Amino acid sequence: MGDAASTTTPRERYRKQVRSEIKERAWEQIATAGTSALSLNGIARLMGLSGAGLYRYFTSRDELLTELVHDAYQSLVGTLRAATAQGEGDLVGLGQALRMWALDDPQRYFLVYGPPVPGYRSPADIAALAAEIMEILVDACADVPDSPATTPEVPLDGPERWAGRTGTASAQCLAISFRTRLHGVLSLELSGHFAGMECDPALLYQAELDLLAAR
Amino acid sequence: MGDAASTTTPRERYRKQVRSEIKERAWEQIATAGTSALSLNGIARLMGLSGAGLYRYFTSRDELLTELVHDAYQSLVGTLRAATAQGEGDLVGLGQALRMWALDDPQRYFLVYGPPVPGYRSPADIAALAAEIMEILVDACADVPDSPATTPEVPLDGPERWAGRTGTASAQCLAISFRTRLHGVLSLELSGHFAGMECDPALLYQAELDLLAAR
DNA sequence: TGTACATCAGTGAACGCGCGTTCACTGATGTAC
DNA sequence: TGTACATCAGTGAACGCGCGTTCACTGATGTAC
Repeated sequence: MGDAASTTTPRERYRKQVRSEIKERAWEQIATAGTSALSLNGIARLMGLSGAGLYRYFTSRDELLTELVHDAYQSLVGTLRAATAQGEGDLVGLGQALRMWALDDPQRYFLVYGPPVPGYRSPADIAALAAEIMEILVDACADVPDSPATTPEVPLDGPERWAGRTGTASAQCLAISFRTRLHGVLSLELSGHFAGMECDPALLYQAELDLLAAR
Repeated sequence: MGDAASTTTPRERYRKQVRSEIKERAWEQIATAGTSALSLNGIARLMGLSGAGLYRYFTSRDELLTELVHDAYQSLVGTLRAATAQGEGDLVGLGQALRMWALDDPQRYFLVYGPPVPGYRSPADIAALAAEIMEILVDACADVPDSPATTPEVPLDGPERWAGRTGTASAQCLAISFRTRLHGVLSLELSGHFAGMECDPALLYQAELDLLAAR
């Protein structure tokens, strides 16, 4: 009825909707009590369902977790792409987008860049998404002129260096420093390790970012 | 019998010994499956005791965890102090000691600098130990001449700046960068996020460290 | 339009498991006279 | 040195809880004729 060329049946639509509500509740659990608190029974309770009912939508807790990790990566890729599309694709713009994304949901950030979830082995396609993020960074780094050594120049070993990826060695080094330096500030901030100090992590983050962009 | 001035009774000695074995097993659990896998029943099983028996030594799981966190901090303080005592108390020496300490037991590192343990509130004396670590770093930073701006200069807010601590603002800034930059490399390394890349985290770590020490 | 059938969302009970914690107890170790 | 008593390490059973997961089922929604 007006929905031209819509091949999705009502049942399919309903399924997608419930699946996404399950994931929403899952993110709430993770945000509240960490990834180890992810529980199918808990989600079911939040949704007013019986625990067994969730197995119509996810075959196991592990499958749900896998999908959450996947979504987290895709969300970050999308965020960085959106920044690029809006002309904010330079290092500073990407750095700010990364910080916003991390503050928006700290546990989601840690799912991507934090300590490994115990007992969880991420599937192969996650590596591709991780590489995609790195590519975006390397591209942005290519536009930064390299001048004084304020950033590490580390010899990349391996035959084709970066597993055959694009970008000069210098751009790759800068991209890696981007990740490690900003992660250093960000993860300590998200973990509350700046609490006692008279140091504003936002300023420190921006300062590190400016140093990277000026190289 | 030869143990002059030993006021510890055999029972006290035995208690200390069992307590420390409990903690050893606890560290094994944490190293194997993360902090959330810490379990009194599990430890008892490893030691061939009944679960209830452990309550002679720790009144709750939380008390055990608190002590582990405390020990982790003290271990790091001790490591940095030992480096200083051996004439390795400059920034490079402290950085290398920190890395060794972290690689020696990654989960112990994350207990100190990682994401907060869900549902756990660290007691007050932990803040003092954290401050002690910072003091050691600031002291080492005082010996570094400040020259070109390869390191962030962030205005420290707060009345007496660093809550009345010693050290110039510049040294404090450098100490913070020490923590964040090295943590960036180290935590990503420990989490396995360098796995896919042709980049040796040890070299990157050393390069960052050299930049900090040369400032 | 109405009837017969297939699909499928969700239920409720059950399984085995491990957890933290309490409690009344046994038996060995240490102390006082 | 020997006996009477107190201390205390460790046991075993039990409590209530929540977890992931399976299974036979009910009842509503969709499809075919």
